[in-house]
Amino acid sequence: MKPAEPIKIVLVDDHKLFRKGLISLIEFINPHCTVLFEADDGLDLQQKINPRNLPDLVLLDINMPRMDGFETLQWLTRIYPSVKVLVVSMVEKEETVVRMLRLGARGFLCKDVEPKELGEALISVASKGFYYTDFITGKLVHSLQQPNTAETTRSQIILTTQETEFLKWACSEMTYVQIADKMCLSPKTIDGYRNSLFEKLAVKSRVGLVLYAIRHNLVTLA
Amino acid sequence: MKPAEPIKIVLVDDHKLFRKGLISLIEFINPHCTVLFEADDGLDLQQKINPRNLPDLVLLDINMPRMDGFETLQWLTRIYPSVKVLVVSMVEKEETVVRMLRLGARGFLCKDVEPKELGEALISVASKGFYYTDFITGKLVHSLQQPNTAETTRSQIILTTQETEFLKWACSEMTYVQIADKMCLSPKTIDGYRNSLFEKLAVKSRVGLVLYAIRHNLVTLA
DNA sequence: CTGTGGTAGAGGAAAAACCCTGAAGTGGGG
DNA sequence: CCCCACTTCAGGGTTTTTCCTCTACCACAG
Repeated sequence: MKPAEPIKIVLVDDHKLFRKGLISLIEFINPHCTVLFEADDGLDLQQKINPRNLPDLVLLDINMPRMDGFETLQWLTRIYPSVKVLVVSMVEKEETVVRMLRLGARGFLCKDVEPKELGEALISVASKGFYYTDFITGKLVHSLQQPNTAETTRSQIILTTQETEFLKWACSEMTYVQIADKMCLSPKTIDGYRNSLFEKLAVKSRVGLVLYAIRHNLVTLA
Repeated sequence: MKPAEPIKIVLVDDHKLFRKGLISLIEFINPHCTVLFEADDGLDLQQKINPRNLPDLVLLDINMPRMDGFETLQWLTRIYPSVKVLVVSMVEKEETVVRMLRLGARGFLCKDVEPKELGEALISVASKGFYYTDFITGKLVHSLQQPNTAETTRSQIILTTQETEFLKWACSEMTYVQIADKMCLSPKTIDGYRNSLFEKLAVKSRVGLVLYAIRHNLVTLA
């Protein structure tokens, strides 16, 4: 690294207190860094980013209102490919990690890592352009070895309009007969949709349907 | 305040990076504070807390594994009533805020407040013993004006250990017979818990149980 | 024109979920 | 000591869910 040029950083996270804390932490563990600005989410970043003073590094959260980490990363790599992105998130699902890496993330940090690791990641991304830990490579290797799980499997799963419609009703206390009534269909047809979903989603019961729908945000829980 | 005695603080949050950031921030905005220790969750706090060197103030998160903010606050107010608790959480649902205040929280901060407000809250709780913003009083007043919603209704609902245990298993694809097996009980006993829960939670089917459990964060969806 | 896939549905059977009533033991509070 | 709440469980019933095979129509691609 060249001590003459500080690492220019931008923070994107919807929790102000976390951002401020992170800034304070970064300045403490690595005074060589300078924070250009902060953003609440992807949209805010798009407005604040200055093409004539681009950051070296963006610390990006995933769960954000309006424009989330996935969209933001896609936009960044398309518009400003030179900007390196280090994902900082509390989720550590394999699927999420792998997806972010595919979209061009230079590293992935969980929100409960040691500050020391954050410092190392900053330096690594700024100098070498990436920061891949065993945690990340582990997830990657595993996802390559098991191309049948979530990521790959789910990309194949395509539900028809009727199936989706039924799935929503299934996440209620209605019986299948009542659902059939609501959808103006024979209970036997509902029977067919259910079996079709059981196979597609690899579940074995109605509870499985409900859990799947909720996990994949196919229904909105009030 | 007495400048001679620093405010002794303990942080309870499952995200290390957030904790470290918060510490760094606190030390910056108020050097008068000293952080005794940090804990990952309520259980960790129980182990680390020292009765001969109690903190003045605990900054407590709500969503935590193992032992969450509600349980932790209950335990703290029962065992160490002198310790003041300031809740720092990202949720800002009225029900949650009101519930924490009822359990004895001295204030409630959302994770996206300004650091300035954090500083004010620290001082206010340490000196006056509380920190109630318009945000909080607003929620309180509203909950008093509408005592018919969740809070009141749910405050009556008390589940036994077994019922809670069963409820968690019910949120899976296991049949009741399999659950009975897991819990080392007769299927008939499970039958009883189910009926008891149906009545307590005002639901009519297993799907209703699942929806209730998820809506009220009684189970953790992976 | 034939195969594939979505839609819609029937009959029948087995399994699971649901709903009663009743009851025995345990442990704490009045 | 009695009542109450929690836990445990049984018998015996109905309803719902689940599973299986099989038919039929329509549209669209090869």
